[in-house]
Amino acid sequence: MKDFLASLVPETKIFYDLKDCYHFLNGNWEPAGEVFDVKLVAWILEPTKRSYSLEDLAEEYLGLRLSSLPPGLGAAARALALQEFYPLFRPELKAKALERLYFELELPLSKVLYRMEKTGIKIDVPYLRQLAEDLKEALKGLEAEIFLLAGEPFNLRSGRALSRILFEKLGLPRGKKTPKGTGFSTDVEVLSELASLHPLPAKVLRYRALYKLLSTYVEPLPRMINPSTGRVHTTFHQTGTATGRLSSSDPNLQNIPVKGEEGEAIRKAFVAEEGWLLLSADYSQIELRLLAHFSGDENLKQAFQEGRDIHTACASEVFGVAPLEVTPEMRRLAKVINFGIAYGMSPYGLSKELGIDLKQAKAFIERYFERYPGVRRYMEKMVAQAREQGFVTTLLGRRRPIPDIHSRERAVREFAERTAINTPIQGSGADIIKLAMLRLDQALRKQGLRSRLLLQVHDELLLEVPEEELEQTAPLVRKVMEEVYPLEVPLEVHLAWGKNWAEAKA
DNA sequence: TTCATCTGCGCG
DNA sequence: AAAGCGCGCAGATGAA
Ligand SMILES: Nc1ccn([C@H]2C[C@H](O)[C@@H](COP(=O)(O)OP(=O)(O)OP(=O)(O)O)O2)c(=O)n1
Ligand SMILES: [Mg+2]
Ligand SMILES: [Mg+2]
Repeated sequence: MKDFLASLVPETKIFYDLKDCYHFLNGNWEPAGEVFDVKLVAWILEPTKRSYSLEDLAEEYLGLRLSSLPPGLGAAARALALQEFYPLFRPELKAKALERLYFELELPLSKVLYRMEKTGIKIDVPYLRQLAEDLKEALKGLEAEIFLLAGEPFNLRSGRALSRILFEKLGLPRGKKTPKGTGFSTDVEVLSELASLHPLPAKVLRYRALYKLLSTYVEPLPRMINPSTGRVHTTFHQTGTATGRLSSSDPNLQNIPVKGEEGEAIRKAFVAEEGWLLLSADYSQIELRLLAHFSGDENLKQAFQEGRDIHTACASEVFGVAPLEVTPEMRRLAKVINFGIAYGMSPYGLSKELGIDLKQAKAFIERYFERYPGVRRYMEKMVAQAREQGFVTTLLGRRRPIPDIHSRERAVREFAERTAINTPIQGSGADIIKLAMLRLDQALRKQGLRSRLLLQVHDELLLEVPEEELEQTAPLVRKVMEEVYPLEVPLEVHLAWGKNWAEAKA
């Protein structure tokens, strides 16, 4: 602490979590001069830490135990400690060439995220209450059927209790162990296998799916409404991931169901204000385009220059139907295959995913790499880069350390290799949409529009738009997102709108 | 009650 | 032995 005064740079304001500060001060305040957000910078410098709490950062970087100070000194000590990070972090930002990422992207983005959180999104509560009743009704019926098939009632949300019924009472074959090896797994993969031997597993799967929707979405969402705004306000975490993506919590609005009728039913509960519309803008095949850009694969590049849809083509091939006959479920599986193979899925994993044998899966993967030879070269290049430099980087220079790339434990090392392959792509996707959010925020303001950003779902932006602004906002959103950072291949955005999030998807 | 860990599963 | 990556949440379980 002795050179505390020397470290105080007059033109620089030092904060810990500026987005939170905006909330405290209600947004009508703007710091002047150079702004240094210790939490945000710590994450940019090293995005793989467990915690970015001031306590943990102070202990690691300053050797200070803030928590063991006498009570009452806490706030003052925190404020003083904060200053100490500047002389440590500021040079490192420059040394790692992360100044522009911080000053021109992440820092201004924090204000945009603040506004999105403050705005919130409207929920149709009576609709959800009805949906809850319907789900409970269906669950009750399923529960009765399950107990009848089991010959006794049991806690069917307990894996252990379910194990006893399936593997001991009914004598069905045990499959794999649970990840920590403490018991036998009853996950969807195992139960699907068992479904051909006994009617019970399928009922349990159906029960689990409906219970998940009820307990995770339909019941909690109305309780999360802020009474003073009548809307749900998520928190976007800007320092929450190792790749550069955002995360969302309390509630998480980045994992709202989308599959099947039930998913659609839940999305109908996210509605626009009267006189407004929800406008969704989702990048088309975003990470495949980034893969084309980074790998330079001629086939992949040409496909995108010709406006083709790789997911649909893959689905058409796998299911042996014409592209026009590809359903949303088929295309969804194709995504898993396309990204799975690109990110290191083994023949074993692919065989499980497609329900084919190992040999066929192996052949499928070989065909994939024959078709897109640049993809394999990209994978090898990222692994080599991680080995040589100890980290990998994204489009805008964001970097993730990959220390385990040198592990002598094969499983650990191979996990690190797949991480090295995935992070530049996933992280660049994050770079692109974050930049688009900034530009869009500016553009909406400049054009004097009331249209506003509500949510970011990794490669999708959800806006709320006054009906009369749709004509102007929709093309603006498309232009900003598609042109935000030109690549070797064009970026395309799928736009959809409606009174609710289900309509704004079609 | 609260907390951590495990399992499972929703989304991108 | 393990065999796409990235998240957050709910319930069960066991301990404080
Ligand atoms: N199983 C999945 C699904 C998605 N993603 C990543 C890669 C996708 O590019 C990105 C965005 O997901 P989308 O569902 O929007 O998929 P795409 O953008 O690829 O396709 P679409 O044209 O349907 O938007 O998330 C992934 O890694 N694994
Ligand atoms: Mg997309
Ligand atoms: Mg998407």
